[in-house]
Amino acid sequence: MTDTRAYHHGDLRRTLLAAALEAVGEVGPAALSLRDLARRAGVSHAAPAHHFGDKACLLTALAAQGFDLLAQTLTEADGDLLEAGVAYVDFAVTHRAYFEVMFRPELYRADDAELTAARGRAGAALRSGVAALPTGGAPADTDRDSLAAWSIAHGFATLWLAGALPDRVGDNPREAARAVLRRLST
Amino acid sequence: MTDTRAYHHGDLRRTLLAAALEAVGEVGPAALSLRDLARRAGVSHAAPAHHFGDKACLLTALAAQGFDLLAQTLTEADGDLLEAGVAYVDFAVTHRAYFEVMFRPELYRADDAELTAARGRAGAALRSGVAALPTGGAPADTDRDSLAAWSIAHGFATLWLAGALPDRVGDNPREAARAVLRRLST
DNA sequence: CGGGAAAACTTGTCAGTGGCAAGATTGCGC
DNA sequence: GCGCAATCTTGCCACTGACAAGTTTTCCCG
Repeated sequence: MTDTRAYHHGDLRRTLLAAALEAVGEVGPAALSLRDLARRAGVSHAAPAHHFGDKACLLTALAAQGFDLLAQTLTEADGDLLEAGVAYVDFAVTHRAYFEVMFRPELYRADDAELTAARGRAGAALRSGVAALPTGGAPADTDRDSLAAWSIAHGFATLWLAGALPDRVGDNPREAARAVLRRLST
Repeated sequence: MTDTRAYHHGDLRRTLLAAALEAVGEVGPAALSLRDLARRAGVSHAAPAHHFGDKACLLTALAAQGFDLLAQTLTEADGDLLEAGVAYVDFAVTHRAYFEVMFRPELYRADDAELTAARGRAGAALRSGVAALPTGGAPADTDRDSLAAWSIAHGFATLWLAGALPDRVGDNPREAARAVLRRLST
């Protein structure tokens, strides 16, 4: 289809991002090599720099994509905080490459406009889930509650990805996360 | 004192670890350069390899030190789960370099004997803090509770370090952590 | 239709890095 | 004091990111 044009690949930017996602999944975001991406895409070693200028800028684009995907995921679980938390953990596990880039701001340009916008959307989705929570009569403290919910979901996801959790937790992230997250809503 | 011996530095291993801790604090664990460590220590570029064989092995030693330090910190707050959580977050912030290495197992040898031992000690300290918690009549589920406590403290610490938390959280990690962690013991 | 400018990509190069091999130096035990 | 092992150095290779300059293609404007 679009493979015999040596020049003007046509979709190189997208191709490189896909290759980057794959490579991050294999070797982690820090060990990502632009030259490896170029090889995967079948272009010269300097082609990535033309589209992204920089390794950090490429990871910025990847992180922005990730935050958008996360925002979408969280929005779908809207209204049910527990399910939103489970969805957060599930996102981290199934989209590990995205997740690992997103929370490693030293690797990208955290002040990029598109990125901050996408991150804002994800944050809003999270907060709206918490605000919708029934307070059971007690005065709501959405700020604190959303921080707590975010922290426990993020912590569990991070520990899961790091392989730091003991074996007894099992191998089903959604189930394990649900049990732990329920602890917040006792 | 110990600077004019060109050969047989005498304490090079320790010196390199200290330099590594400093360098990780400056550029992060992934961007650590063995050659930079060698320059900081005033030795040749291959000297680190002799003591650690490998970059990963050097980071393994650093991580093991970190887990030991964390175990010690948690033990001191024994009996008070909330304070243990605060201490966990405080450890992450004040010993950021250690913390960042410890939970990036792809950078070191996670199966190293000394490391797993140190990690075990830290985990035991955490669990003992949870087990000592008064249950208020309800049946205790130490497994789940310690996972939840660890998750929320770890998540808050990680988000804090990533600079992902909103500005309104303030700049006092202990105070902010205490407010969030209290949410678990309502 | 055609010509020039811009976009897309390549080639070449440079400094920096990790890891290995081989050599130099030192201290320690016998 | 002598050999030997531990410690450290020098030299090298493949790889990487970034930059500069050149080449090819597309596209737009006349």
